Parts: sequence; C-alpha cells; structure tokens
Amino acid sequence: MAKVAVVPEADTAGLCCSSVMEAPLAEAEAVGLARVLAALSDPVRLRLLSLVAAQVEVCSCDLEAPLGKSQPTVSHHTKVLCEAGILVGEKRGRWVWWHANPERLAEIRKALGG
Amino acid sequence: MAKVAVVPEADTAGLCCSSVMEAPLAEAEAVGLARVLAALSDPVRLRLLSLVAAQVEVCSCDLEAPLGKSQPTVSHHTKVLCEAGILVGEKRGRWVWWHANPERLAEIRKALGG
DNA sequence: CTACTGTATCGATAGTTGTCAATATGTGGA
DNA sequence: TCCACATATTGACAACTATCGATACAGTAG
Repeated sequence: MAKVAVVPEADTAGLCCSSVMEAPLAEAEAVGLARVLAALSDPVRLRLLSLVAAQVEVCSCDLEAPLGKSQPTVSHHTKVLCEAGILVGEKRGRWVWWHANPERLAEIRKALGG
Repeated sequence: MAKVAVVPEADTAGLCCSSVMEAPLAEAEAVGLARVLAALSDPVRLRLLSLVAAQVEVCSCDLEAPLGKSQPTVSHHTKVLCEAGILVGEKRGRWVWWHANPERLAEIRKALGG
C-alpha cells in the first residue's frame, strides 16, 4: 500500500434517482436521503462545512477554535460529514486536511427538487 | 375572523441570506437551517412529502396506509414538516388537506449552494 | 343534543445523538 | 528509542425524537 489515506469510509450511495418532489420515494431511497440530510441537520456541522468550503482546505486543528468545540467533538462531526460524502479528508503527516465535496451537495439539491 | 385555518404555525424564518458553500455561517443562520434540514432528515417525512408533492393535495387520512404509520404518528410528522414551512395544511370540514411548499424547498436548495 | 369521525395532544418508552474527559493510535523529530 | 503532538476512539451522560395507545377536541350528520 502506498496511498494517501482518506480517513473514514464515505457512504457513496447514490441518494435517489428522482426528486422528492416528483414521485413517491421508495423506502430505501428515503432512508438513504434521510441519512445524508441528518448529517447536515446540525448547526455545528453546518458551520464546520461552511468554514471548510470558504477555504480550499482546512486542518482539523484549525476548526476547534472557530467552532468552540472540543477536539473529540470536532473529530466526531468531521467523521459524520465524511461518511455522508459531504467532506473529504486527506491525511498528510500528523494532520488531516478537509475539503468540501460540491458534487455531493449538488446531488442533495437535486434530490430536493433542484 | 372568517379565514380557512392553516393548522400549525409555520416557522417562516428566512433560512440564510447566503449559501453554506460561500461564506462561514453565523450561529443563528446555522441553527435555523439545521432546524429545517432536521425536518427533512427522517425517512417517513421524506416519503410523506413525496406523497403529497406527487399530487396536488392529500388528506391526512390518506397518508396512514401508504406510510404504514399510526394516525398520531402521521399527525406528528405533518406538524413537523408544517412548522418547517415545507408543508402547508388547510382544514376543510373534518379533514386537513396538505400541499407542498415548493418555494421553501427552493430556499433550502439555495442555502445548500444552489 | 347525540353519535360518529378525522385530527391533535398527552404520556410513556425505546432508540438516537451531541458533548466531553480519558485514553488510544499514529506520526515526526530529537 | 523516546517524547511531543494531531487525531481517533471509548465510555458516560443528558437531551432529543419516533412511535403508539389512550384520550381530548372539532366538525358533520341524524
């Protein structure tokens, strides 16, 4: 192995083929979309995402202060966003650099009728 | 008063002026957006919304069977979606008719970088 | 007014989640 | 090797939520 690690495993599920506003959702589609939206339904995670998106990439250690949260809490939130495919992390040395995944956000908007 | 009642009170908060992807969110913006997204982060509510949106309007009593949930549970979910401004209810006689609020969905998509 | 019916609310319960202190893991430097 | 530091994980706790049975409320019809 010689690969730069992407920290937690992302849930790359394809959200849903059609939009919520078009046709009744199947149970599995609803569960998948709800999972991703749950990742976004927390104020700390939304602020975290906006902080990362505002710059090209941000180190975990630079998130604690602006968020006002402890290191384990920040780690927890980055993990949730990463597993939802919204954030992508890259470990370089001792640090993990996070950047947003705009395509995933586009998928979510599309599932919401965009 | 002689107005056809809109059942629960909708939270008409303006979500946020800018998108999550553009600039760091203020605490209040994050809380408001998170509240609305939390209303969408449940599989039952997503299916409920898709059922309502697929038709012009749907009566509460016609939701229990397709959702497979009890009447109090359906009532709970419609209330949550209504308070988030995503669903609008109109009481006519003994029935409540629900229809989707596409503008609210558009607001949400915009806040998500649309 | 009374009976019936659709909806909302209450109370209880099980499951989930955000938070942090403590600890473990991993990485680079001396 | 040993230390320092960035991050992840664990364990515990409080707060929240989805669910349903029981019940209250609000209209309609008789």
